[in-house]
Amino acid sequence: MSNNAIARNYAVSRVQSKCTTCSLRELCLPVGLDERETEILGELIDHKFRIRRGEHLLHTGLGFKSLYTVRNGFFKSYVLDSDGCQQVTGFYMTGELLGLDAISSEKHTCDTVALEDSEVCEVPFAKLEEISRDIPLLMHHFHKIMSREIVQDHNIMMLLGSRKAEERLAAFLLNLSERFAKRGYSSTNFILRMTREEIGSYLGLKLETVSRSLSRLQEEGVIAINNKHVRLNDIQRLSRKLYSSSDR
Amino acid sequence: MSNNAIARNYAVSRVQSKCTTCSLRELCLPVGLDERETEILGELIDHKFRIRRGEHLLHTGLGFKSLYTVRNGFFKSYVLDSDGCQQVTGFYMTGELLGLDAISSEKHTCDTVALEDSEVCEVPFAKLEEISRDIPLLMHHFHKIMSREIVQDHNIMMLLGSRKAEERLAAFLLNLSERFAKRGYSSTNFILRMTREEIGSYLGLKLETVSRSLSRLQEEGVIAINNKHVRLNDIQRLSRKLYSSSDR
DNA sequence: CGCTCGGTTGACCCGTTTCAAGTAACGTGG
DNA sequence: CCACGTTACTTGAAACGGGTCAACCGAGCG
Repeated sequence: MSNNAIARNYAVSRVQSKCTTCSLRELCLPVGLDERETEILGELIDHKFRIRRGEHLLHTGLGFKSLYTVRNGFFKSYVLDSDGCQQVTGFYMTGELLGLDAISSEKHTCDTVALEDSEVCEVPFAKLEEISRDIPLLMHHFHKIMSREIVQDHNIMMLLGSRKAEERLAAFLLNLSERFAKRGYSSTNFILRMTREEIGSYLGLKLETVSRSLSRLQEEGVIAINNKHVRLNDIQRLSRKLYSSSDR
Repeated sequence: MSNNAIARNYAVSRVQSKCTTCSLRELCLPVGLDERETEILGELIDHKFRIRRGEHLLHTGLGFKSLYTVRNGFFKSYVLDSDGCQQVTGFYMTGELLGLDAISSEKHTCDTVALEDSEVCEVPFAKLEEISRDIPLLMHHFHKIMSREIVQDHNIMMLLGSRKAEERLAAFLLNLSERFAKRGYSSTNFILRMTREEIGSYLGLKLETVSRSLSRLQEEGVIAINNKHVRLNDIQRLSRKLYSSSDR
């Protein structure tokens, strides 16, 4: 099994590599790879980091070497513009890939901070490109991941550009819901790891507006919200919130 | 020169491939490639399309086969959401790559339409991935292009999320200015290919607000605008517009 | 136990949207 | 080439959504 060209080139170790046993295989980079390919990928992920809540994983301006996959936990990325105004560009959960923005300039363009105690796997980018030459599926999947990021950003642009506060919140909650569901958590009952201010920053709203919109959704009975804990009572009705705006 | 492994594999034709003589080499996909590599890339770009102003190059939902590079002309991409509201997601000019959003789902997620008579080169994506296995520089450059798209989207998100109308316009004009400059056109004197409505859609504003903001910038003497023709009189002052907002 | 930080709610204000009217540019067909 | 209709653009006045400021509450942490 290890007796083939690829295995020789990459000197697959006998110790079980981390990826092969990782429960995230199907969410993360190794999607669709076979055992051997996964093992090769696992070889390259040499470091696993533990990041405590509030600590930074990445800083703007930092030289780019690696991508990071969230092994567990929760992150936010944000950009600080010239006058110190912070804008959250994304929230990242288990299996998602951090640092894609840095490939173009070879410097990170966001700060990334853990919103709860978390672990990440470091993926040295040069090595990733190298082995993806031999594992076309990996290369293709990586392209899909980057493309997905672009699509997601377009969706956010859509929200920011033409949706009212309540619609943005609805979209935000539904997006979280889906992502939790995909990870085997409840799609209707979850904890918001971020503050109202961070939600607002992501959605282009002030924290007071976030608070008010959530309150209104609760009054309407569509959601129940208690501090950080949310329950989606009526996903149907929540979804309908998205379809009711003016043109722009 | 054609007598090597790569050339044999890809049967480089003797006819000069389009990329090698293309003036866009350094803006487009072949950045940094040597003659032979460029020729191989050129081999794969088998079709060149002419798109008339107002015609669509891509439709949402269309199956994904190829990327397209703008050879000359000007495009906009937009998404139509559920209730028919149109949001422009980007403007594309010479040398820029269209269709990256479609890689993830294998369907196009935007409509793309020419804002003036244009030409594009079709880049079959499967072939691009294939040859990028043999041309690591091409693969890497492609990753940079995707990453750049992500960074750009983050910048737009920033604008949409926390900037006032006039600041958005200033950022928009400066961005166009830079891109024109990079293509050898005047950075202070150019034609807006898009309507006020399209600018507004891109920037999350109504066309009237775009018009008013442009008028104000003109009153201040920072720009001169006459219909579609813009002149940036004071880039310094225009840049300073970006640094003066509240937090969010 | 008290302090701090995050969250909620109210009142007021401001910027952008909306609605409307009028003008300028453009493309088409005669 | 001109006349026409259409589309794009500008500008004003009024309405409204979200921002701002401020007070208060509640949870979590040291």
